[in-house]
Amino acid sequence: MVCVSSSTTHVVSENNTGDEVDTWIKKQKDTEGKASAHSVNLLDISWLTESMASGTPVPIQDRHRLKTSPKPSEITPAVRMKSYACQRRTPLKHHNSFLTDALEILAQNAEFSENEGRSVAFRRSASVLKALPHVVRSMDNLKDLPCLGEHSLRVIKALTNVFGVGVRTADRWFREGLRSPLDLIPTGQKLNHAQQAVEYYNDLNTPVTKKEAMVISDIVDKAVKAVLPGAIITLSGGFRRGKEVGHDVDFLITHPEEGAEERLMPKIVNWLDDQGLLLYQKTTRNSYLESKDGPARPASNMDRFERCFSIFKLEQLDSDIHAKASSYNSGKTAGMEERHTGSIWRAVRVDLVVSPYSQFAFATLGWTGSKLFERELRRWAGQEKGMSLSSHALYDSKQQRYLRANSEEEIFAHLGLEYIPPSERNA
DNA sequence: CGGCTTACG
DNA sequence: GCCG
DNA sequence: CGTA
Repeated sequence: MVCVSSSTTHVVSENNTGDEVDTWIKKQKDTEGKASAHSVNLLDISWLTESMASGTPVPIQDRHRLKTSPKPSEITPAVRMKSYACQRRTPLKHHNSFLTDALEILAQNAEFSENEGRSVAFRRSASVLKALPHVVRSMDNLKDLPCLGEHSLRVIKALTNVFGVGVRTADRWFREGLRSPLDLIPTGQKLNHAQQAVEYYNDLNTPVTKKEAMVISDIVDKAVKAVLPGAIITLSGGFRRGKEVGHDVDFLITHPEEGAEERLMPKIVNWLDDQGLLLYQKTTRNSYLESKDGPARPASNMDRFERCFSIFKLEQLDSDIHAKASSYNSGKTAGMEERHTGSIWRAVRVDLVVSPYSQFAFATLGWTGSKLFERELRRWAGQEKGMSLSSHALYDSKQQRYLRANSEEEIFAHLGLEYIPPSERNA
C-alpha cells in the first residue's frame, strides 16, 4: 500500500519493485501535475519499521531505498567498471582527488607497516575512483564498483557529506593527519641509500617540471646521437603519461639495427660525464644466457638491456632561478658554487634505459607506468591469461613460448586487452 | 584463507 | 583490504 | 636489502 500527494516526500512499499512504484507515481503525477518521482524517496518497508522502533524517522540509508533500474543517462556508467586497472582508462586529472588522496595515504601507511597486500588494496580502491567519469556525490555512485570493500567505503563515506554526518568525521580525519599527502612523507626521514646523493637531498625532493624534463631530453638526445647516430630516444615514465611534474625523468634508448645498441650505455655516460653534466651515475649491464623454461628469459641469446641511474647537474632556467635562490638560503649545497662560478644548477634524477630493438615495445610499456598500472597488467597476465609479463618479454606458459611484439598495441592484443594510451595509464 | 608485478644489483 |  |  502506498500513498502520495503533492506534499509527499517519502513513499514506502513492501511488495512492489522500485520500477513498479516509479511507474505508479508517474501516473499520479500526470493526473495531479505535481510531485515527480525524483523528488520523493522510494523506500523499503525496513525504513518504516526502523523509524517506528526508534520513535523518530531514521536517516535514510542506501539499504532503505527501493531499487529502480536507472536510466542510461544517470548513475550507471555506459560501461561497467572493470576490476583490473589495465582494463580501463585512468586519466591524470580526474574528479575525485579528495578521496583518492586520502585512500593513497592509507596505502602509504600500510606500506610503512610492511603490509604490502593491504597497501595495494587501498591503491586499487583509489584507482577505481580515478576512473570514474564524475564526482562521487553519494554512496549510490559506488554501487557495484570493484575493489571497494567495507573499509574503503567507510572511509569514503566519512569524507563525503552525503547524510550531513560526514562533515564532522571528515574533520576528524583531517585533524588526525589526513591533511595532505605531503604531511606523511617527512615521518620516515630515513635517508638510507646512495649516500653520495645525500647532499642533493633537497633538490631530489623538489619536483622536476616538464620544462626541465624537455631540457634534459635535448641533452640526452644530443649525447645519444653523438655516440650512435640513428638511435631512437623516447621520453617515458610519468612525463609520457602527461604529467606536468615528476620525481625523475626516464628515457628509453634503442636502435633499429638489432645489436647496434650493444655496450651503448657506457658511451652515453662517458659523453655526458665529459661535458660535466653528471653528478652521479651507476650503470648496470645485464648480459645473461637464455634459459629454456623460465619465463624470466627472452628468446634472444643475449639480453643487452642496460640501465643507468644517474643524477644530472642541470643548469637552471633563467626564469626559475629566483625561486631556486631562496630555497638555497637555508641550505649549504650547490648554491654556494653559484657565487664563484656564476652558474646556478640543480640536481635531477634521470633514469636511462638501453633496450634491444626486439624488446623495445616491452621496455616502453614497462617503463611508462604508472606503478599500479604495471602491477595490474602483470597480475592480469598471470592470473587471467596464464602469461608472464616483464619489461623484457611476454611468456605464454600454456604455449611454452615467448610472444613477439613490435608495439605496445600488439602487447595489449596478446593480453586480450583493449589498448590504453599512455595518458590513460595513470592508475 | 592465500595472494597481492617482475626483475635487477 | 579485497578477491577468488 | 635496495632500485624501477
